[in-house]
Amino acid sequence: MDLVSSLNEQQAEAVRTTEGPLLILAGAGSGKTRVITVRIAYLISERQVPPHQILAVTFTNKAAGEMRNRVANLLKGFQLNSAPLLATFHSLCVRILRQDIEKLDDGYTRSFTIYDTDDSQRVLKACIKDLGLDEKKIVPRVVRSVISAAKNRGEDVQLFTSSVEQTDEKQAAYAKIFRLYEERLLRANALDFDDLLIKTVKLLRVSQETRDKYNDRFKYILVDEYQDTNSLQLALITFLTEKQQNICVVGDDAQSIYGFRQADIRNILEFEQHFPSAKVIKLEQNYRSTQTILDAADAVIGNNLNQKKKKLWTQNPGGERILYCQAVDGEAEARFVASKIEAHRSRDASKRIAVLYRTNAQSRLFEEALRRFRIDYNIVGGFSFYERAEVKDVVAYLKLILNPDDDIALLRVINTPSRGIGKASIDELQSMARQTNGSLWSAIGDVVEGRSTAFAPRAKNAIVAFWNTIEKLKAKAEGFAGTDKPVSETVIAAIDDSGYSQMLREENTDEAEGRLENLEELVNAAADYDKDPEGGLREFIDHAALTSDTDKYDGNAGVTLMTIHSAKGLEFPIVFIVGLEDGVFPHSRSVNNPKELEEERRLAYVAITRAEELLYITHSMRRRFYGDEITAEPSQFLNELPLELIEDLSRGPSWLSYARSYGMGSEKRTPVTTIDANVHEKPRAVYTGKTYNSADAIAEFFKNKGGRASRTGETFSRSSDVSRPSTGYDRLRAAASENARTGRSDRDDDAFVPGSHVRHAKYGKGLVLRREGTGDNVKLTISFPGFGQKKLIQKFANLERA
DNA sequence: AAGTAAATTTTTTTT
DNA sequence: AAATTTACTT
Repeated sequence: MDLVSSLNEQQAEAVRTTEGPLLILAGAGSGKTRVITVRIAYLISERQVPPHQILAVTFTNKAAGEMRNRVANLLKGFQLNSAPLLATFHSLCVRILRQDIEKLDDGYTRSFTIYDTDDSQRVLKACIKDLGLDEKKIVPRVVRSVISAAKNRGEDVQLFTSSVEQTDEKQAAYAKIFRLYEERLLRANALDFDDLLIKTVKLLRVSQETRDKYNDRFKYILVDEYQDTNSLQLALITFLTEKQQNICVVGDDAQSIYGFRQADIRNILEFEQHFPSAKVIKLEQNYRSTQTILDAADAVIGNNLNQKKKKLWTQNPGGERILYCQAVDGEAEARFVASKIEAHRSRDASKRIAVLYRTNAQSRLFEEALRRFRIDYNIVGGFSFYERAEVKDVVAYLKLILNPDDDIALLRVINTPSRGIGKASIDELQSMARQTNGSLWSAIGDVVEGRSTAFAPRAKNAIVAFWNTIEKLKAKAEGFAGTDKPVSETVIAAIDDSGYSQMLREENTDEAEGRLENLEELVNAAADYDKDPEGGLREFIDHAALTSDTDKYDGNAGVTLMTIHSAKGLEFPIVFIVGLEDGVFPHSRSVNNPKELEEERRLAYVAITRAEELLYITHSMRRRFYGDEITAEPSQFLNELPLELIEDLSRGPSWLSYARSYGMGSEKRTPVTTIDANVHEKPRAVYTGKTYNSADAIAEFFKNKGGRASRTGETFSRSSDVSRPSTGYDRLRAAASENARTGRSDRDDDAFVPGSHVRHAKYGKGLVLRREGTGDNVKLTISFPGFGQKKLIQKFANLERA
């Protein structure tokens, strides 16, 4: 078998370069996964590397599973006596910690519990309450993200506390909560997601013995999606590869979309500094998409200032134009998408289709429309199976079997199903636990053994009954060990003996019926661990904690709905990118931060490059938001697409027809200078997507206006001849805003108050959103259709009422 | 203590 | 608009 013969020159080189540090810069669709899997197979079959010495790290279980399958396929017919380890960062850490965490000697034991985001947040909520802080001002969710960010920067409590501005009341409170949170986690023998990495890195740092052990175990290490690694992950890799330096990382800086999780794009940009003597191989031939799709992706990403230059090319045909639709509202957008999907499916049902959106909340409308069209779909994300209340409840019983000190698990189920232990009893137990600095379970033990007089007979009986339930469950689980169904029988016992199934049956509703079915699913999932010699109850629970919803993506599904983040690494013949609206995509929380806006743009790049043959983009003019309907403006990313690549399927006039008559029309009369002509070879309309949203930039622009025309000034100074858009789009917009707008226009020409409509020489008509400052310093935030939000100084902006 | 009504919050993105 | 949390009632 010749593994490398099917690869192009660069790919083959990447496979053959097995020794020393190697960075593979792999553009979208350049056969990255193929290179990784062939490389693993090559190491085993050509270089006689024992499989267990190979470690490949990914971010999702799904990616790991996919690689496992492909490697198995490549090595079919080989007799192997071990397997390469294909793991996520988190599952790798759990593996290491389950063996060696006690070497840290910091109180944690090998039977530690994993707390997911929800569990962490519950702990934090309790911490905030117990510290007597105002829950209105200190939001658990925010505290969690602050602490998580600190942890991912590599800061512990001490470091965080000293780095915090002590005079800042909130920051000081966060530090206090952080400290208490860590204490509570330790007492419960629990680690949160971030701790899994932190503890592993710490272990490798302090224990030469452990470091040697894993260096000797893993002689060849591969890391996928390297652009998404953070400093902790870099530290982990650095320690693991200390001896051999056989580290191969694969990534694409243009697809870095996890900055919010502290992913540091510098890891990939500075790989050669971190690993001297590193070799770099670029994969630039795209095998996935049509030229049209690549041109569109390239044009959008070209607006980012921070990027490594690379030129993706393809031998694929040009393909069809990008299909575009502007809908009147979210429902119409979903209807358009569903009807197009229906048409495609009836023509050729083998073509997989994806609907990609920025936020999970957008899925609902598309689900409803697809159901109405009777189209089967698969949805990824949102509410994960393991996040369902009934599943988490039963898993909590299982967690208590292995670690009764897990307070969060205990609180979850102490009165579910209700067994007469109410708020008052729980409060009492918690104060007992606080006094002895023990867990709730130890407090319950005190009650059972009569060391507490705080409870009335009825309450005491209820607590004893709960204690009995858990103790019996523990005994039963031990009894199942050694049988042929240790895990699934234990799960069944947890469901039945806890009274949970009885509770659901008595409810006698369709909803309860569905919950029972979910629990049956849980038993099925557990059964997989019965067969596996390496799988026990512990592994099953870990799996439940570390399995994201992205992992259950069904690669064979005809229609899949998911966020763009979840879609990374996937490809589809037909892709719909929906909700291309200002504030939705790019997200409103990112528009005012240039760094985050660039990340949004990379997200757009990822979305576009998922498409193989056909790409649809849609947006709607109105959208429901927190219950009320608002006017939605076209995304600035639309302006960054080459208009000639787009075909308009909108009913009636649209942003595109508006943009065309405006941009193309003026182009005929005067050649248009593009702002970043070096990036785009083709002449483009004045819609360069360049934003002038800082006060300085605006002032600069208007200064240029009167004098010598600079390149940017030139683009702008021509705008007077297009200041009266008379297209249908304008009328359409006017009609729409008539109904939609909540503000009022002012009778005074000078008062551009929020809600009023204005006209700007360059941007045309817009809606005033915010007004700040007084006198000459009045700044207005205005949303312009097709340009997004702009912050303008009223004095310079030369606005008219519209 | 449990069920219901009222009030409040929620929309980034994920291991 | 929907979901979650809190606050009243029995």
